[in-house]
Amino acid sequence: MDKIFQRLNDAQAQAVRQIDGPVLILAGAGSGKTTTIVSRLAYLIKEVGIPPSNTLTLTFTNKAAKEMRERALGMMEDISYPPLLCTFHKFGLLFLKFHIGRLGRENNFVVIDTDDKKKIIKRINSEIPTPLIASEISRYKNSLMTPDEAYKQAELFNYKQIAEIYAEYEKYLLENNLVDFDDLIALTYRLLNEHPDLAESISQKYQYIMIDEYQDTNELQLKLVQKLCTSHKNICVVGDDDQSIYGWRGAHIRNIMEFDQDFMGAAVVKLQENYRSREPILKVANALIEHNRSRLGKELIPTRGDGDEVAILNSHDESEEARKIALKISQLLDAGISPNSIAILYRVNVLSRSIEDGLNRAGIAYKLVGGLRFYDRAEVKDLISYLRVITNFHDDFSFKRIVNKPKRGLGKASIDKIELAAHEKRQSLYEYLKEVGEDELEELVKKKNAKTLKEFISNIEDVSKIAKESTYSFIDVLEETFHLKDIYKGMQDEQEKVLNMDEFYALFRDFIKNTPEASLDEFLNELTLQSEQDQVEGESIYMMSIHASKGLEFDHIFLIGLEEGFLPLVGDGSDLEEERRLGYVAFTRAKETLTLSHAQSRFYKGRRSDLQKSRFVNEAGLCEGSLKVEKNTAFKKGDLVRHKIFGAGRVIGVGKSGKDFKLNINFAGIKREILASFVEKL
DNA sequence: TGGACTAATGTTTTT
DNA sequence: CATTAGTCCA
Repeated sequence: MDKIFQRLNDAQAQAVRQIDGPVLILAGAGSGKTTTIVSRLAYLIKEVGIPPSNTLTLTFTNKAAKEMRERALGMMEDISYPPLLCTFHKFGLLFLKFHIGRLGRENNFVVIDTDDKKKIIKRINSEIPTPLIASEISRYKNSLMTPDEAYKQAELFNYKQIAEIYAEYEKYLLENNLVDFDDLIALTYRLLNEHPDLAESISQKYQYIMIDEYQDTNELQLKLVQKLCTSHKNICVVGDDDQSIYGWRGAHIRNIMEFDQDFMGAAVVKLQENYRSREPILKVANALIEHNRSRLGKELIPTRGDGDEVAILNSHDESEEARKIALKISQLLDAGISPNSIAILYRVNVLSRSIEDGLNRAGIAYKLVGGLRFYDRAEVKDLISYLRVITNFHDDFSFKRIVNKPKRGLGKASIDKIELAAHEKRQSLYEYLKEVGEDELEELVKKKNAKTLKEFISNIEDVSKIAKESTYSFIDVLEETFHLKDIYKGMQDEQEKVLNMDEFYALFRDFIKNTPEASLDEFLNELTLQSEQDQVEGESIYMMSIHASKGLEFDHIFLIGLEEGFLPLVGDGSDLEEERRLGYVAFTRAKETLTLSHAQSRFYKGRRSDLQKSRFVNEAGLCEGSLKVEKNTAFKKGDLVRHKIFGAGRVIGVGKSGKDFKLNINFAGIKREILASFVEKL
């Protein structure tokens, strides 16, 4: 008991003890959110005696789930089986594996990723831009709209067309037994909604539910959560309205704002004590976020004591900015500070370029976070496509991706012909090619290509047999049979690609070793849900977007591009309050020092434009005057100062006016009262 | 089939 | 500027 509570402050302890009924834990940045969730879980299981299998904890990212799982298990070594702690999507996957039968579908479905989705759409439609359709379909699914309903409510012709594409897309998924990311949630909800007995039993099973990062949930996720709470109201959500930065992709900040209306009688616990940042950083963060109107209202209370003032760098352009930052970082590194305690943040990824130049020139190693993800790399996707074809002969997309990799002289023309023929026979490409006679095939394509195709199919057949017998050695056979590493032969980044392929092979072996009974398609579904591997800890500083920095912390933060147009970023659909929250998230990543940088001009989108310092700098209480006042023992009687209009003068008295100092100044015999922020010291 | 050239177009990103 | 998607010809 003591073990759980000895590390918690009063608010955290209250949040842990409050187990019955709806609870909203408003956890400020750096307030020990994860500790609280994990402690609450340990309390439920070890003290209250709730069986682990009756709890459910949902997160958004695998990384968060993993961290929590590890910490939770660390707090309860002696339990028989672990509590379910996973992402929303993983939960959906598990649920569908058990219950998708009620929708008349087989449970050997395959989860497709965004890339596959786009390819399917592209095949159906050629006029409307694929990304638009993809996001519209996602929107429809998240508002539980069927293609028919989407068609009915569409007013513009374009949207009627999109609804039709949506219908065909759904048909395709059904025919091939595929499921996209949105389906994992939407179908789960549908099942629970259409089958009250299911909702009843699942909510009986999961008596105590916790949701992390609740400010990032969307409308559908709220509905799903409500279904999970059919027979009880033991729902505890944890989040921070001030850190809601995913509105643009459907996160519904109102879910956290109006939690008490969705779940009547909710208890609210605010975690406001901050264990991360020095006082000046929190002061600035608090001042900034206070300018938002729609917020529940909370403040970060410092516990780590005073520290360096927040610094501002003002540069002429981006190259000067880069030089200044490189210099500052060199100084930190020279002082023996560890590189990976330093991060440079920006709102827009392109801003990293100039900084990269500066760092390269200064010989500072850096790591760019959030580039292309491991599983999104072409070479890894190629391997995955091979595996997919091997497990699922119906997967035409993967088939087309690999049929000419390595190059076998099979171009679009030949494949198109085969596709047409296969379609007529209502067969997948693979099935068609397997069953078609060689003579018939030679009528379609060149003799040489026919031979190549037949050989390709028989190779897949062989490898597939081996996959069923011995998963472990199969990956070597795959490489030997198809010479996959040759795909990138002669390319300039061949080495890197081969390295990634080897890493993938290693990952595969690892998976098989850990779960020998797992099948290939289980491996693939797991992969689709997996995001970036944990970054390898290296000896370099980090650079990333503000979005990518959420949830992380660094001793020293450099936030660049604090200019109107960049932060706040303006564009259509931009939301000033969300931009401000982004500023707040960026500020609160810093533990020891925070440096804000703005430039008077930047080269962007092929042109140089003049820029104004971001309003957020002033809102954070960092107008130039206030900086002086802060540091200021500076203004005292007898100091020489200069005023923009009145010119030089001498201070003859110092008084206080609000946050600023009121100076009595003698300008060439004329005495005036001037606020300190309007003069500079000579 | 695939390399080379041209035109358009620019947030933030997880599953 | 830099990336990407689409088009054209050897």
